[in-house]
Amino acid sequence: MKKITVKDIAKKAGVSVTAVSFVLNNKPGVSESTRIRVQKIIDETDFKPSLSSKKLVMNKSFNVCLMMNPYSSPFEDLFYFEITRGIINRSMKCNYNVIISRPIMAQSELPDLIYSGDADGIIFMQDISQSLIDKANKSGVPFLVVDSHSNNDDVTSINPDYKKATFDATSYLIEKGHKDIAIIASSVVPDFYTQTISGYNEAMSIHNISPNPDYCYISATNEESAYLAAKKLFKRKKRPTAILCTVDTFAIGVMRCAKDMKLNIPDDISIIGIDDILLSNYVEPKLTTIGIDKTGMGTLAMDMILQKIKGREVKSILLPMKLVERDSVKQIQ
Amino acid sequence: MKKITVKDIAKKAGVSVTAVSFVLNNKPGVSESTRIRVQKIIDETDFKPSLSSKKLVMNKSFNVCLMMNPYSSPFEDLFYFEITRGIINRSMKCNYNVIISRPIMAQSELPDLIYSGDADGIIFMQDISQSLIDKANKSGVPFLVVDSHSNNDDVTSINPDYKKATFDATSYLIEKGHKDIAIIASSVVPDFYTQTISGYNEAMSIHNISPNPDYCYISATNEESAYLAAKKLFKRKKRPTAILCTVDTFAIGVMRCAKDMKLNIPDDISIIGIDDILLSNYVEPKLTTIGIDKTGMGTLAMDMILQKIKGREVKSILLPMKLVERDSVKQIQ
DNA sequence: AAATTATACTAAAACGTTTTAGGAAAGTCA
DNA sequence: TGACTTTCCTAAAACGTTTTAGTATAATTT
Repeated sequence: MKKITVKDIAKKAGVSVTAVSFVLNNKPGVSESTRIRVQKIIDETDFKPSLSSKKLVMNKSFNVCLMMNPYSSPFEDLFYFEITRGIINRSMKCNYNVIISRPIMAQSELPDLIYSGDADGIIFMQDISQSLIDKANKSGVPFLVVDSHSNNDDVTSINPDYKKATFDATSYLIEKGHKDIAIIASSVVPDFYTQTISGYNEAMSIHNISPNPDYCYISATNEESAYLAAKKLFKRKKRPTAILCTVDTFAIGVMRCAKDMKLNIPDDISIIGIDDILLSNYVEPKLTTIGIDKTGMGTLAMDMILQKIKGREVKSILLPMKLVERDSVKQIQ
Repeated sequence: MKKITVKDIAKKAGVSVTAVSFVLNNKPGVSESTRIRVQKIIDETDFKPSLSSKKLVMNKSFNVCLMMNPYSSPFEDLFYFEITRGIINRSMKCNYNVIISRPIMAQSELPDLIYSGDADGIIFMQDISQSLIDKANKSGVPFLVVDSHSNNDDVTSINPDYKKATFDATSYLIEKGHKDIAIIASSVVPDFYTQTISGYNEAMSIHNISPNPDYCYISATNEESAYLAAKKLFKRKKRPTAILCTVDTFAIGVMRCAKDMKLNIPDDISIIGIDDILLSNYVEPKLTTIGIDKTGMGTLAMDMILQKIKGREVKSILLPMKLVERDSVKQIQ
C-alpha cells in the first residue's frame, strides 16, 4: 500500500499537480468545476498531503517548541502544565503542532530541533537563563517567555502582574484588620523579589503602616526554607498576625510549620499566597491566594508566538491576577 | 543570512555532498582524513542539517505523538504529566521529538498530523475509545496505550497491575485488623472495575472473610459520586471500619465526606486508595495508597513505542505497584 | 603479474510538496 | 476590430537531504 501523492490525485482528476495544490490550499487559479472534481477525488481517496515535503518547500515546520524547565518540581510542573493545556488547545485550531522539550541544562544548550529548523517558534516556560536567551536570539527562531517572573525588556514575555498581586494581597490583609504582616518572598529571581517587595511596601505605606523591620523582608528559595523562616517567625515573643507568601508553595510550607507548632490557621495566624496552584484548594484550611487563569495564559502565549512567527512586533504583557478568597485568612479586631 | 546546506559544506571541503552526508551520519565510505576535514568545517560553521529534508527523503518524522485525553481533570492530567516527563526525558536521548496533541473528541478523530506522516508512533494516554483504536489501526501508525485500565489484547498497552494493587490494598487492611471493608470501585472502564473487584474478592476469600454484600461492590465514576457513596455508607447503623477506593481521587472525596460528617480518619474510619497522586501526600491525614513509578512508566512507554516503530513485536506489560504507607489507615483490635 | 577485492569517492535520482513563469483561451474595453 | 485583461491551466524548478549505482584507485590475493 503505497502512499498516495498529489501526483496520483492529479492523474486521476486529469489535471496538473499545480491544480491539485491549489485546491488543497484554497488558492485561486482553478475553476469551480475542476475544484469540485479534484476535491471529490481527494475525499474519496482520503488523501492527506505529506507534511514533510510541505515543510521542506515552504521552509516552515509548523511546530512550536514548548521549552519546559527541567528543574521544576512536580507542583510547578502542574502549574505550567495547566498553561500547556491552553497552548495545545489553541495550537490545534491553527494547524500548528506543539513539541515539548527541555533545554539541555548540563550544557545550558537548546535541543537540536531548534537548530534543525524543526520549530518556527519557541515558548519558554518559567525563568530562563541569560545564556539560553542569547542562544535563542542567535538561533533566529522567534521566542517568548511565559512566567519569566522578570521585567527584562529584551525578551518579550507574558507575566502575571506579581507586583499588583502582592499589593492586593497586602491590601486584603490590611482590610481584614491586620497590621503586623510578615512577608516571605521568593528570591530565586531577583526581579520577582523586587516586584513583590515593592507591591507590599506600597500597600503598607498607603495605609500608613510601617512594616516591622524584623519580619518584613524575609527571603526564601523553596518550601523548605519557607518552613524554616516561618519557624523563626513563630518563635518570636510577638508574632505577626499574618504572613504573606509570594508563592503558594511557600504558603503551604508555612502552613505545615504552623501545624507542627500547634498554631491554628487562621485563628492564630493568617496566611495568604500567590499563584493559586491546584493544591491550594485541597490543603487544610484551604489557602486564600491571588490566582491567575493559567489556561488563558497558554492560549495567549500561543497567539503571541504565532504573531511573532508572522514577523509582527509583539509587546510583553502583564496579566491581572485575582483574589481567591478561601479559609486561611481571618478578620481580626 | 542564508541557511548553510550540505552543498556549502561539500564545496568548502572540496568533496561531494555524499561524503558530507556520510560523515554527518557516521557512515563508512569516507577516509579518516577527509572525515576530520569535513567535520571541522561542520563544527566551524555550526552547520546543522535540515530536518525537513531528512524526514522527506527518509520517510520518517522522528516524532512520537502523545495523545492526551481531552476530558481528564487537572489531577488526572497531573498523573499523566508525570508520565509525560518520563517520555520526554527518554525522547531527548534518542533524537525523537514528542508532539503533544489530543484526539478531536467531537468527531472522535485523530488530528491531521497522524495522517500527514508527522508521527512515527502514537502513545495514547488513559483509556481510549474503540473508534479511536480503529482509526489508529487504519492509519498504519504504530501505537500503544499507557494506563488504558483494560486488558484488551488487541492493543499493546502498559498498565499498572491494578488487580494486584487491589489485592494488596485489601490484604493490607486485613493485616491491620479490618474485616468490614467496603470498596468503592471506579466503573468508568468496565475492565478496570472487574479487575479491582476480583482483586478485592481474592484477598477477602483467602482470609476467609465474606464481604458484606451491603457495601462490598459500590461503584462510582468520580470524586463527587464517591463522596455520595461514602455518605450513604456513613449513615448506616453499622459502618465498615475501612474503605478501599480504587482511585485516589475517590479516596479524597471520601475523606472530605468523613470530615463533613465529623468522622475522624483513621480513628473512626480507615481509608486506602490506589494511584498515589501527588495530592495524596498533602491531604490530611496523608493518604495511604498503592502507588506506581510514573516517570518510569513514561520511560518504558517511549522505549516500547520505539521498538514498535522499528517493526519489532512488542507485548503488553503489567507493572507492579507498591504500597505507600501513610496516615489514613489504623491498626484495629 | 593478473585477478580479485576493498576503499574512497561522486553524480544523479529520489522524496512530495509549493511556487514561479508562462501559455492559451475567453472576456472586456476602446 | 485590435489591444488589453482576466481566467484557467501547466511544466518545471525548487526545497535539502539520503541513497543508489557506479568509477577509479589502492590493496590484497592467487
